[in-house]
Amino acid sequence: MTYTLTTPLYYVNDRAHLGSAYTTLACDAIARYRRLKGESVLFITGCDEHGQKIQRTAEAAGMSPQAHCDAISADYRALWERWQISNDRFIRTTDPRHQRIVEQFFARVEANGDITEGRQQGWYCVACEEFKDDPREAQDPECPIHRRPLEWRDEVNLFFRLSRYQDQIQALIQTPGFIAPESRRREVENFVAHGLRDFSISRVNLPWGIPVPGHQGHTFYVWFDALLGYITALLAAEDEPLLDTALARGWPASLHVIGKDILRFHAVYWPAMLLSAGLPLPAKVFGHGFLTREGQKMGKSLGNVLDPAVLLERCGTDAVRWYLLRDIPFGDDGDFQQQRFTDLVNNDLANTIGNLLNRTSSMARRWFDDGVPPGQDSTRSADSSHPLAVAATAACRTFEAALEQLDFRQAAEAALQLAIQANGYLNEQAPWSLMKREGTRDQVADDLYAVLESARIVGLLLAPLLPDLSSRMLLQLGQTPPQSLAAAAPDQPSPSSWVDQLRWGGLVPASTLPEPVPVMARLELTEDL
RNA sequence: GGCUCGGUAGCUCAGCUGGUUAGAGCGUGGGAUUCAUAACCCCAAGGUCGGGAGUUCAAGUCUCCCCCGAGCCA
Repeated sequence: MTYTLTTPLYYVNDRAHLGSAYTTLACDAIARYRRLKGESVLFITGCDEHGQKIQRTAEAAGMSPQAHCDAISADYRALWERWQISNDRFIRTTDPRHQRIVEQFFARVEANGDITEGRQQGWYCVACEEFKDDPREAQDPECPIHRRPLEWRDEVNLFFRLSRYQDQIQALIQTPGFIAPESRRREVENFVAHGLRDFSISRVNLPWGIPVPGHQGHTFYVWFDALLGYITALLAAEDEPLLDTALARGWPASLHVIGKDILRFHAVYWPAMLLSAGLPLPAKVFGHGFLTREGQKMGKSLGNVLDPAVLLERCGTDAVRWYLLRDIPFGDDGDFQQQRFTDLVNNDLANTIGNLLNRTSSMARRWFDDGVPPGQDSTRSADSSHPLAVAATAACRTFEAALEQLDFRQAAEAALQLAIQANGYLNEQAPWSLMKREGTRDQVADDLYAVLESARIVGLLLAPLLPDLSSRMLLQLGQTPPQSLAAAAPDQPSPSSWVDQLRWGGLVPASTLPEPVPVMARLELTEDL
């Protein structure tokens, strides 16, 4: 059973912003975690490239829509690569294979009697790509979101008979766990309770879209086409673009991670489309919150957008991942504050975790021949009752339970807590004092072994959240990172799985410890990002 | 305008079905220490729990009204 998870397919109207990076990083952590647990994972991201808005943006830039999409989607792809995102697929809705999938899907929906023709008359916002039901006044109505004039449309469109699925959708959103976080469910419930209305799935006179088969002049409405991208993305490189082939690769999705603003599309329209085509439904839709910056909405007009590429370049992947995952409750809105960002990164990663490894490794090397000290058998055994062994076991348990709930904060906190406990233990035992006395060498060996072991486990726990720092820590301990690269062969079970490695006692006494180099540099940001 | 979620120490947040002196981390101040990345460890100050009214022996925790923020629907 494959664990399929998706980011939204990002709209290529503009370049990637921090919000997309946030979503993608979170998904990456989930994907890495599930792979480490030994599950087969299909992590999907990509770009949504059709629609009038794209067409106009491209025109305004003096480009063809295709050239525009090529450029922006290449940006996305490159950005995720630099962020070390471990996605298995990158789908573009302009991929010719996507058209084939959409056609087949549409055929099923149409065969099921869910496509009707209807006249759509009203004010349209191109930025929203939506009809606005009831603009206040007829004179120069504008979109309340975009503050742009609405355009009058009067066209015959194809409609999807959403209304037929009222009961099924209502039941679906009652299913515990389908909409997450729980607090978002009510909003969707109310929307559905007002009665689902059929919605148009085609546009006329819009060349930049996928033609609707058998309906001259119609192209698919962007959302209809975009959502299906999740299915096209399932196709492996060598697969024929057949719907059934794609589905067999990993449908239904286990998780769609999206921003809270597009919950309705994913929790209502999308499941209804799938029901109509007779396909199974995704297990969970998670709507996370938005990021502000220093308390303000980020936007071009305010000139305060935080470019994820710049952020990465200046601060590194570990720092940003840590801040976003550790400090912002996944699901709630969050605020990016530079001071807090550097404080947290320096405190948690450099001072607490990095320095723990550095000081311990340094002592071990000095007094135990550049290697892991020979702790006593009882200290090294997997069922050791050493206080740090107990703490480590508890940390692992909390960590896993938290990630199962997509609670990155709690997971990060669990790893951090172990490092804090190890630092505290070190200060209590004060091996540097013990070493000045006679006959304490065994005690010191035990103490250092236990602290090094704790550091190893912290490093392992961080693997899904901060893959880079994790490997640096493990290398510093003379260990091999659990999976050296994201795309490890899925069918090949690694000799020692992550879960096995998490057991206490993995460090081999007398094995060599490399010369310690700080694994995490402090951030010294002299100017604003 | 309607709906949903949130408003708890300077900052980010915990506070389950109402019940002793409202908690944690960061930041700030002080102490201790030297193995370490001016790091680690310990201690302290800091809150009329957005505002108002009500229910109750008892409310951050329930009810109503208002204010602020975010999202959805208009």
